[in-house]
Amino acid sequence: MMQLDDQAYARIAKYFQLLAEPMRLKILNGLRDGEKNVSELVALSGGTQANVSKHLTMLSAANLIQREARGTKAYYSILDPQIFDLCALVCGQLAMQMSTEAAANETFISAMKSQAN
Amino acid sequence: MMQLDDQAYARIAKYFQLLAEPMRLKILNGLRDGEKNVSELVALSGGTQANVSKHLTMLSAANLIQREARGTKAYYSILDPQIFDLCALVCGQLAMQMSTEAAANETFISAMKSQAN
DNA sequence: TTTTTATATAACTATATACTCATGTAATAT
DNA sequence: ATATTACATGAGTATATAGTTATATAAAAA
Repeated sequence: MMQLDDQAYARIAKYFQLLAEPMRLKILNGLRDGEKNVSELVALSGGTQANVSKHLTMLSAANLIQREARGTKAYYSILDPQIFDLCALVCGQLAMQMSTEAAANETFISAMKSQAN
Repeated sequence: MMQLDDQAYARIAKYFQLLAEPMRLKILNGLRDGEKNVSELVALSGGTQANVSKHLTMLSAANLIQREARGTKAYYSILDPQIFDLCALVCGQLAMQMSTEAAANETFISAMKSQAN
């Protein structure tokens, strides 16, 4: 078992914390196919300008995304596409859980049906 | 860009949330090499019994770990080892960030040194 | 049966954080 | 110069969550 000190756990936890928010996930997913400015992300996410801007500042401070000001606009882009691998893993995990649940439900349902006969 | 509905983002976020806590990461890491009972995890993590127990209940409810009662003891074990892939990815990411910072510091330091000449 | 051991949980507190509203700031347009 | 557009940020609020303390529960031991 790998030994990690408390500071390491804290750092890893903080990283996961960034991904533990629906709006931030939405924003990151919005940046998947390339840079977008704040207005575009606001439209895409359905959030308010202030809130989206805050999340962008957070993600930027953590170096998950990059900011580039052009004129009055600010364009953000993904810094390390590996975050999508993380999300893919979680999605796969959840998909598996859901299909397991679905299978359990099917079993349950057919059990109910046979009871009804 | 993959389209996800709000519920999907919420589920993914909740999953990351489970990993966004140092004590839970410690517990999961403690279970890496096989099942352990609560007392062992309490000793290993340095947390209180009540707190460790709560985290175990959470992880168990989310199907990240599995509980098996034996006598008066409760043994927990990892359900899907893929979580460690997630952690490994994050660790890699952070390691890279830190080395980048270290490199930046070196650049900064040598710049300072050359200034001093 | 009573006590002890191992674990779970309820009640409470403190802290973090997501959100909104209002306002600040900086670049462009008029 | 003034107005407008695009974005960032401070203040305040509401909610979620980690932690503690005390207690409940259940199996095993005495």
